[in-house]
Amino acid sequence: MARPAAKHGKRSDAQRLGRDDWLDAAFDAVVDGGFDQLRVVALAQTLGVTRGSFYWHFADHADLVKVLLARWQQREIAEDLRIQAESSDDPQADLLRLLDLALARGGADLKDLRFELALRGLGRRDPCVAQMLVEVDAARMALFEAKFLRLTRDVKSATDLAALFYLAVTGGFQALARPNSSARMADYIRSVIADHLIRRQAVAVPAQA
Amino acid sequence: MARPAAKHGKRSDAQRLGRDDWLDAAFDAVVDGGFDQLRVVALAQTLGVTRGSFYWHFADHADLVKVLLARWQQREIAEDLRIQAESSDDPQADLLRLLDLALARGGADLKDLRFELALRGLGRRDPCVAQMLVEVDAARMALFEAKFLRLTRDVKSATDLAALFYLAVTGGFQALARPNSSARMADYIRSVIADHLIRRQAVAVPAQA
DNA sequence: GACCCTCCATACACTAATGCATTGATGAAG
DNA sequence: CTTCATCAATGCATTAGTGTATGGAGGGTC
Repeated sequence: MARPAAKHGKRSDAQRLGRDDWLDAAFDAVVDGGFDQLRVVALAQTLGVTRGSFYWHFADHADLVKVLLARWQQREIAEDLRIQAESSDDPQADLLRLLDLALARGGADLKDLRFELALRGLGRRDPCVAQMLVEVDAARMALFEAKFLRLTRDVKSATDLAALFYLAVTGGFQALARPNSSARMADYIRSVIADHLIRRQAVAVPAQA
Repeated sequence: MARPAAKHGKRSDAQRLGRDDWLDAAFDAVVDGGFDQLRVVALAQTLGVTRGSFYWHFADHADLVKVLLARWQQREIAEDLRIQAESSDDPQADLLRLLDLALARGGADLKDLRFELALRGLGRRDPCVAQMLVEVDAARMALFEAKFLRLTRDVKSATDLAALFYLAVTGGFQALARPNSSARMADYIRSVIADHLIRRQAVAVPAQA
């Protein structure tokens, strides 16, 4: 319903679809429906074209998924690098910002968050996807661990806290990705993690002089 | 492949199928594949019968899902009641036992764990399922909160810790439900949660005299 | 204006899966 | 031995979805 569906090739230049249009539509479809509900026909319908277009841009359904995953991974590592660059000299503030970033994924509609959960669902069956997730998780963990290390000055507890932090955030994804998840819930999860896993550590080992 | 598939009604009495056999098969199918991959034909094949049997026991595919969910919920509240009854006078020990129970769900193959994750995936689309999960979560939270309350003697931090505990456990589900998840990983998650969310609290407020 | 490249429409073949109706086999109850 | 409920086999209609072949419209290029 998105476009007027001008019949038979009367599509104006601005309305011509590119590979990215299909990928964006696929992303949205996965967000509310998961990878198992990703249908070529459905995408074509929402884009207002027939499947003929799809099979021009992609080899087949599997190809679409492959490309979609690759794009996600690329953006993910780019995001990691961006965050790494924005490091301040206050690890506690950095961690709080990281927490906000994680819990606000995809904005108010939580698209990125829901996509990632769908992706993890896929990873439970596809070892290849699982491997990708392991790598992404490792990169994030390294990020967290570095921050906690500057906070606690102790390798063991930094590793543990980073792991616990990640566990809690991942658990928070589950809670927030529900339909009807309130903003209050997000605030509460944020405060709980912040109070017990970040601020408390700063007290235990005061910031360096 | 389970049964010899004696052709054409030659099934002996012990091999006759009941409703529960179908439900068990459906459970397994969901465990490795999710609800979207739950196919009547597939179940019939693994059970060694044709679909004709299925439509005797269930109205249709939706009916199967409905019954499967109901059975899960029943068992879940039963489990909750059982745990509640087994309360000792050492809240710290109780919490550690709860933690072990949660992380060992479904034994070594983690069936219950994977089923629950699949269920949460479904709940992201079906508000009815989501509602059921909210109730289950609330019941578990109440359980945790009661234990933490006896540990910390403070309502606010007991609530927070219970929430954080649950978040971490839920996050642990994600990590453990992966293919190739090692037992070492389970041990590590267990130790991290135990050290930072249970034992630490016991130190902060020593057990009552 | 001839040519090519991109994007899309159309039509068809194929597969998978559901839902249902009919019939058949089995064993237990009487 | 009949009757009846239970469970299973078979076949068919239907729907949904994929993949592919073919061709055509539009615009840019020389």
